[in-house]
Amino acid sequence: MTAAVGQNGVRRSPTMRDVAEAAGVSPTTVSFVINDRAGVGIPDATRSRVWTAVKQLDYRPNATARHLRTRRSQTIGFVTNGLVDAPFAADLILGAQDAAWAREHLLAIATTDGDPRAEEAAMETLLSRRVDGIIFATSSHRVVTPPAGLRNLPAVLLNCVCADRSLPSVALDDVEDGRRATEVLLRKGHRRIGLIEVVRPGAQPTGSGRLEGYRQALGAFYARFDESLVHRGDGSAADGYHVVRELMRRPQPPTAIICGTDEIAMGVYDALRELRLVIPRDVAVLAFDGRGAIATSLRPALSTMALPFADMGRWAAGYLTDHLDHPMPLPAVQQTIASPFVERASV
Amino acid sequence: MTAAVGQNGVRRSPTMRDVAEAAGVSPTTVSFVINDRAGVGIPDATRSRVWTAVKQLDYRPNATARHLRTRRSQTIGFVTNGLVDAPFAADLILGAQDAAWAREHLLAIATTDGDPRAEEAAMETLLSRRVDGIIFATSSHRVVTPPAGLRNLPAVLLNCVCADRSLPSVALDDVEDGRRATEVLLRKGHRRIGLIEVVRPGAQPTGSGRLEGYRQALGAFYARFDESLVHRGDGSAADGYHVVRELMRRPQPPTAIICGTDEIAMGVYDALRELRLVIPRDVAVLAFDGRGAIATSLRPALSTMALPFADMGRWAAGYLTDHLDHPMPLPAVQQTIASPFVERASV
DNA sequence: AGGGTTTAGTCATTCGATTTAGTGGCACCG
DNA sequence: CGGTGCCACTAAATCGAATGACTAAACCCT
Repeated sequence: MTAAVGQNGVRRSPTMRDVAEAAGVSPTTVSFVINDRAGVGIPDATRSRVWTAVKQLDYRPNATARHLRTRRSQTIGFVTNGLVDAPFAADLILGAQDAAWAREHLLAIATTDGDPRAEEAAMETLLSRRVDGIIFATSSHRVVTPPAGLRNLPAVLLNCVCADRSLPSVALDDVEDGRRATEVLLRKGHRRIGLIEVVRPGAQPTGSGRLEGYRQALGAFYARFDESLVHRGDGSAADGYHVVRELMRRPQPPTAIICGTDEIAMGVYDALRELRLVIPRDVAVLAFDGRGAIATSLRPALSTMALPFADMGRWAAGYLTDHLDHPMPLPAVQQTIASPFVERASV
Repeated sequence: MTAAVGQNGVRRSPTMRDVAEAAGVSPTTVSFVINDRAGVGIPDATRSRVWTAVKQLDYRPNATARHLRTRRSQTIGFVTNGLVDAPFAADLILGAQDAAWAREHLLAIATTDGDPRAEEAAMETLLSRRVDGIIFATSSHRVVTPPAGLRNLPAVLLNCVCADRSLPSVALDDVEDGRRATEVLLRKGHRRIGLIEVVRPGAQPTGSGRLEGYRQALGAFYARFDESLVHRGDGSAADGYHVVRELMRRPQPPTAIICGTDEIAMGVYDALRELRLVIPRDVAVLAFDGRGAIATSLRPALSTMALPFADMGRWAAGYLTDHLDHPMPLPAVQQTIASPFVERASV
């Protein structure tokens, strides 16, 4: 409890030297004891003298000084463009944070709103802080040209890949997701399945990847692919609503619908309700979603493919911390994580 | 581009000394130029020599060394229990991150799942890193007994207050929110207004605060307070659904309903639809919500009181950075931020 | 020319740890 | 009895920047 007092009388946090004096040993010994350094024999009597002094002074090693000496900041940078637009993007951060914290690393987050100049500034700040590695994340799955600085230190791409696949990355397995979502419905006997996907500039892989998986699944079940059942929109509820009204007016309407987002599903539910169609009896609905909030609040509860954003974040931080000592071109693993199917009541 | 080379041939990032040699000046001068130190006269010729060397060597000051010397880590700690349960809690972080970043501070996030031992460990880690200040946040508005460590350095409570109000804090203005939500409906002529609030152990202030505001508003408009129109539940859609079915069966059903969460509103919409009641013609609906995702996806779009979590986070980080140099008991401002009304189509 | 002031810097110390190289003392061995 | 090895430590250098104390040279004024 007794903090050391400087010559000006100001309370100063105790240093290793203070502990050393209190324990009657040298600072070196204190360092050895505190870090439990292997290969140096220090008798238990001395160790406990040191620990007693540590407790008594309420000593806490100064991480900054340690980082300077060891050239390790125990910090990993997290650069990302716009979290604003994507609600689930927060899960990428939370997952990475979780894994980093478990490995005694801090996550230094830098948000850049996508502007290259801001991105440059963010990299500058992180490099200045001598982060041990960097996670570069995007709010939607896409191909990016990451800042050049990433090649000089351990780095992982999160929710994106680079054109030449030269950096390790972790992303959604869109094709697999699309296939598995479709298979869930095919197994229940559905053969005419609507697909309402998000196609925004810059968000290509997800929409088209899932479509590809959708076709593969249909093929595997010898079901006909009908282009007119596929709609590409902006991912909004309004979009889902209008598409379904149009879709169900057809001579041969679909018996199931896959929604690219849970917002789309909300619109789909509204449209089906207005048409007096009962979910899942008349039409089954399946959606991709980030968090369960919407899915569990709909009636009947919405079955979803749960996008594994938190797991992706965890993977990125885990891979990075595991390879901080690896010689520089890191193995460019291209990891994908498929979305688990969460069965509720809409299928 | 030419990085300095150590005696073992390993590429080492350049230091101030390297820059000094390249520019033909002393490290001190480099420091003066880089920090644009006031009061020392250095001619432009020398300055540009230094900057040229900086660019040429791709020099970047080592923040760790600087922090050690200046005893400032330019980092603020963010301690929080469970982000897991509360989706909007992420906005508290994002807001704080935003403000901290703008002021050249890093946010060191420590998640603690509420366990006091984990909380202690989190504090330990942050203090070890010599954070300049700490934000202590909870996922729901409540009264807390914060870790003792908070009294020794600048700290702000976020989304909570301490019993004796001795620490600065920023939180929701529940009473005001409740009053204003009710007034919105009263002004539209509603006099029988249902209130479905969340009452969970530990989340007292919000539910009961809004109820208090609700009563005040009714009083101000000379409307009768009817206890039977108030329901306390768990905040789920199912809760909203069942309450409304029961409520509308009454001889004198409410003409408007206030929902504590947007999930409740989803259940309310479903129940009203089943009862063939049209929103807002037959019944108006108003909810409190974190993000707009659900509100804009409902039909008709849900009018809400938008909970200002990001702003609260921003305020906390802003207040903290503005008071880092303040002598220690910080002015214990108890800031509240009211939720703005976002008019959509349900009222 | 001499004294004072300004200009344009430099030197050496400091922040608080880690780490390399080394040292005094003791036991043991031949 | 001298040498060797081990034990239990310590001294001093180092990480990279910031900074208080100084100083050499130039300039100004009388």
